[in-house]
Amino acid sequence: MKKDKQGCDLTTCMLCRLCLKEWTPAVEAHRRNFSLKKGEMLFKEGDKVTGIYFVYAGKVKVHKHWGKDKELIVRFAQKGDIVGHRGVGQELVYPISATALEPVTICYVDMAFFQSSLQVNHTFLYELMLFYASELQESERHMRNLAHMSVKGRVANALLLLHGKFGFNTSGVLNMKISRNDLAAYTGATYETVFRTLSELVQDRIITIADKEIAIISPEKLLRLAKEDEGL
Amino acid sequence: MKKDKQGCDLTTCMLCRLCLKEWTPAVEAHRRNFSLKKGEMLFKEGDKVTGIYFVYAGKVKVHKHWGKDKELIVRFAQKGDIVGHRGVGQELVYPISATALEPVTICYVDMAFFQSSLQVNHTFLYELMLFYASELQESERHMRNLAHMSVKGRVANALLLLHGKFGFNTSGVLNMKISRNDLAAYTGATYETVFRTLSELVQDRIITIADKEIAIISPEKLLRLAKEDEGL
DNA sequence: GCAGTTTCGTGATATATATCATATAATTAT
DNA sequence: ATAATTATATGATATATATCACGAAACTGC
Repeated sequence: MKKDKQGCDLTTCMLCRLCLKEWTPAVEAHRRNFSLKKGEMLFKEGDKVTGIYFVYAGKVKVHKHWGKDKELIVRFAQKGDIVGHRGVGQELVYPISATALEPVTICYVDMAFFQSSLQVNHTFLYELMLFYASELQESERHMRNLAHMSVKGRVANALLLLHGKFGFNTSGVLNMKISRNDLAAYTGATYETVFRTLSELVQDRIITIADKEIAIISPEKLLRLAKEDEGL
Repeated sequence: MKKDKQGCDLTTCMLCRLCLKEWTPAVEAHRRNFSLKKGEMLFKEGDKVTGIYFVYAGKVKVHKHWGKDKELIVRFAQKGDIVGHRGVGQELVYPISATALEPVTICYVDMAFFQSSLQVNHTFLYELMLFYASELQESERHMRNLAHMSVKGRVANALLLLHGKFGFNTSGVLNMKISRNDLAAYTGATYETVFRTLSELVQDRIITIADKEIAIISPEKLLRLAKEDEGL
């Protein structure tokens, strides 16, 4: 985690976008900018909560540990996304870890300043509340999928999510290079099972994999897979 | 769902507890009270969102459907708890259902009034945001457990949660009569598997079951089961 | 540039859990 | 009260998925 001399543009994250203009100088004075290399951790499950992070560039995974070497990825974050808000509240430690998936730059504000911003700006607080609400919905959908969906359906869902969240180029190549291991951690299955499932999808001409990049040929078929697995 | 003539005491739920005293008459004018019989639904996944519910008496399960006859229970609610807040936001339909587990009385306010209360009362909004944050944490812990824990560990966790949330009498009998089916829906396993797991726990003298009521003899052993299943 | 570590790829095997089947007891509805 | 539904109880069987095992390729640090 290296400190950046160059700061953010004060327009990217939620804190800045919703900021009262009188409050902007305060934000400018309090935000800290950092760079992380691929694989570096922003913070780790169990660390004392010190503040809130916003992704300014690059991609980050938010994950929960399991035993020594297993994990479950609960969310991916990219430019503009807030990270570490799960630490808000009376809890003193982060319930999750956050790790850079590629070179990342971060905006950070300490918790006291974040709290002040919430006190001073009703709209910001309201929007944050809505954001939590939608994350909760998302989390519970994901949870149901883990409980009742087959790995194939979960992989289909995961690919669709990446497709929607990070986008893709004209040939359908996902705008995100995700390792099989991370895909496994996101779907809550083992590496081997996910690998085999991906192979099936390739055989069925639903996706292609070249040079580790995944391309989605038929989002419709993926959607159908996911839907039929919902037993509806 | 039968309308009650007798209203609530205006002190039980979050809306009332955090209410500005000038706002209380408005709450009194807007809240509606209902009674439900066991098994009746407050609302169903996919219903149009109309307002927010508070449990005034009795217990409620909040659940997500799966296929035709499967479900996953995401939360239990009791006196004072808010229900339906998952409908807040731009979404127009509830992402979950809520069903009375026993005779229940409810306080209800329509969404417009709820929103006004949030606008008028910064503290209320802040507390609601914190509540969402803690629910999100809880949801993600539950999610990880579903992904990586054995059924035995999940049952142990579920029993501990019921133990903590609803309490127990001097002989350890849970202050909640939960059906095997609901326990299965909460742990994300089938009825049969949960049944067998409970039998094991009875054999190991960790719990007893008499007259469908579950008593926890050794919360410590349950905790140990849950912990060792975390692979730590 | 080479050693070391991580990711990738694939088969064989084990096992936890779901599914199916069926009987009885207990509620709930008529 | 009696029928009908729903919850309980248990065994037999099937299967999806994890686990183990191993080699190759591809990064990464020094």
